Amino acid sequence: MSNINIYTEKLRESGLRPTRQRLKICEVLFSPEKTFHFTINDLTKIIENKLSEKISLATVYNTIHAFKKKGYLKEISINADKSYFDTNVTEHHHFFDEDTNELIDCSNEDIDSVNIKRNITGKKIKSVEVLIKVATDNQTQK
Amino acid sequence: MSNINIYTEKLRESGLRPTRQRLKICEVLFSPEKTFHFTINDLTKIIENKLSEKISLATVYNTIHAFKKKGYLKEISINADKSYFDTNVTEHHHFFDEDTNELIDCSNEDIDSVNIKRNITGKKIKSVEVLIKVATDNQTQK
DNA sequence: ATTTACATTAAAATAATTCTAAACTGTTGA
DNA sequence: TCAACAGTTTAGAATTATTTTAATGTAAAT
Repeated sequence: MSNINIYTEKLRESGLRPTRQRLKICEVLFSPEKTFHFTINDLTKIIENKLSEKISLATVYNTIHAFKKKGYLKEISINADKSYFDTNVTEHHHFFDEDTNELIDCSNEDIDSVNIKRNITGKKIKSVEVLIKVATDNQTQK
Repeated sequence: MSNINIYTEKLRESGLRPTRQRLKICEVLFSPEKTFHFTINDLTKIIENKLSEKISLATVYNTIHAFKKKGYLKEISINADKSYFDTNVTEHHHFFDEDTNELIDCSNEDIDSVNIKRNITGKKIKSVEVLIKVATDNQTQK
């Protein structure tokens, strides 16, 4: 895992100490080829299963929030009960499958850019995100 | 408050018993001219202040969820920490002011309809909602 | 009026997240 | 190299939001 050097560098650049725990979490989050979505719960389980080492829950929370603040992760709110994080930090839209609770990224080609004809005085648009909820035909809307 | 008869009727129609507590909550939520957004916390405070009667917190939760299930309220997720409910149950978009944590409804004229060029096999689109986060210019994005 | 099923309630339970304070560890610079 | 500092980790306690429980109350059906 020569990635460790890269992560060490990245963390240092952003003023975060490259600790053992943070490097492990980087491995889990940023080594996979594809970006993905996870909950803190998911992540904790992945860590418990894949790593020999145990990381305390408080540290997982701290780290995830530190990474979010630095812009390495994005938080996505779909429903009240679950908070998802996304390793894809570019501005993009989502499908949410209500049957499976699965979150699916939209590529830019999937949706035409949204045309907003109103603006809020004194405010600047920081982000525009579309959430498309889908379900099997017979399903009732949540 | 002749509205009470209307609420009584509506509740009965939807298979909900028109109890004293539910009617009070209806008054608070559905009498105002304009639709509005609230958190459970907000609502509890409004009830405590405006009503002579105290309604237990569990009942407020029960009632709000019952109303949501019946389609009289909509839940809106903006960020993990706060869960908002909306008395406007039509499909519509929102501005979210990151400075004030205020949620602002978009009318249909404010945004052109979103053009989705992809679909998920076997799934039907249940809703399409846009969330536009705004803040004062110098503000960093959340 | 009685019964029955649904509602309300306070209090306890649960779940998610944050705080605390002590122990630990990168990093800096002597 | 090593001491010292500041930032980090940790277990467990605390907090907050929400749900459950079980007893009591009440609307509606008989």
